[in-house]
Amino acid sequence: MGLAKTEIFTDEQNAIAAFAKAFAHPARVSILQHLYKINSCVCGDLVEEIGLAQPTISQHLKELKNLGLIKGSVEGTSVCYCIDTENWTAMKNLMSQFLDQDLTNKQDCC
Amino acid sequence: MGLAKTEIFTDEQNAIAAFAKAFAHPARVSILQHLYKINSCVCGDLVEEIGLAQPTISQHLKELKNLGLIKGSVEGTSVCYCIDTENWTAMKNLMSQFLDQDLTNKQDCC
DNA sequence: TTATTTAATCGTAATATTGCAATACAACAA
DNA sequence: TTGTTGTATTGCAATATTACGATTAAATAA
Repeated sequence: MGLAKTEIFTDEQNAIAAFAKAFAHPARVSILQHLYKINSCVCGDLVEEIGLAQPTISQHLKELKNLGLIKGSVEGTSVCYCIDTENWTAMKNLMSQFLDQDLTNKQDCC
Repeated sequence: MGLAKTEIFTDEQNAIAAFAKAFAHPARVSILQHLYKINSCVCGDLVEEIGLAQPTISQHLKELKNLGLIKGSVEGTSVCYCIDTENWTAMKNLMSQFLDQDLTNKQDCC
């Protein structure tokens, strides 16, 4: 069908999946890494930096903004984007909880 | 087009995206959480546990196995699955590196 | 051998994602 | 006003994903 049956899963499971989906495309990974590296707003140069067409980048930015991972503000003719640190930290805590499930007393049995 | 332009991104960016894609569906998150909780092989009861049809679960398991995050071994008529701890740790390190980019001297500027 | 049980695979329908050309919009400059 | 610049939106084509019924395959039981 193409549509996930979100109603049979917990809010946490759906939230983890939603954040993971944000990272499930290398262009969005690249955008986020660039925003980190620059450590400030990025105005416009993402298109040249990434190498995809402007509408494509704009679409990826929109998805990241809808999830709250980045913020954008208009600066004259251009728009500046940066990481939303508060939401990023919240996302990171959720993902870490999932990734760091205790492995100490776990052993492969297959 | 529906196909990601993986060739313009680094191996690391593509790897992060590939692992993230594994977590980008709540059913796979649920499967992995269950494998963790049980802390041993799981033979068969995933279908009742999750609430999706058997072919659907089988498909999700296949994706996780292809990525190396879980292992499966035949036990009589059934198949047992568990986390591949070695690969999981490697994946976790890669994802952590991405998620934990330094936020200390970063401040929202938008 | 013929069931039975369990999981994988096939085939297909519905929906989602990716990418971009064309266009629209918004802010500023002349 | 009319450009110009930078970004968002629209529309669409190509591909991917999700889900499951039907079937197949493999191991065991009778």
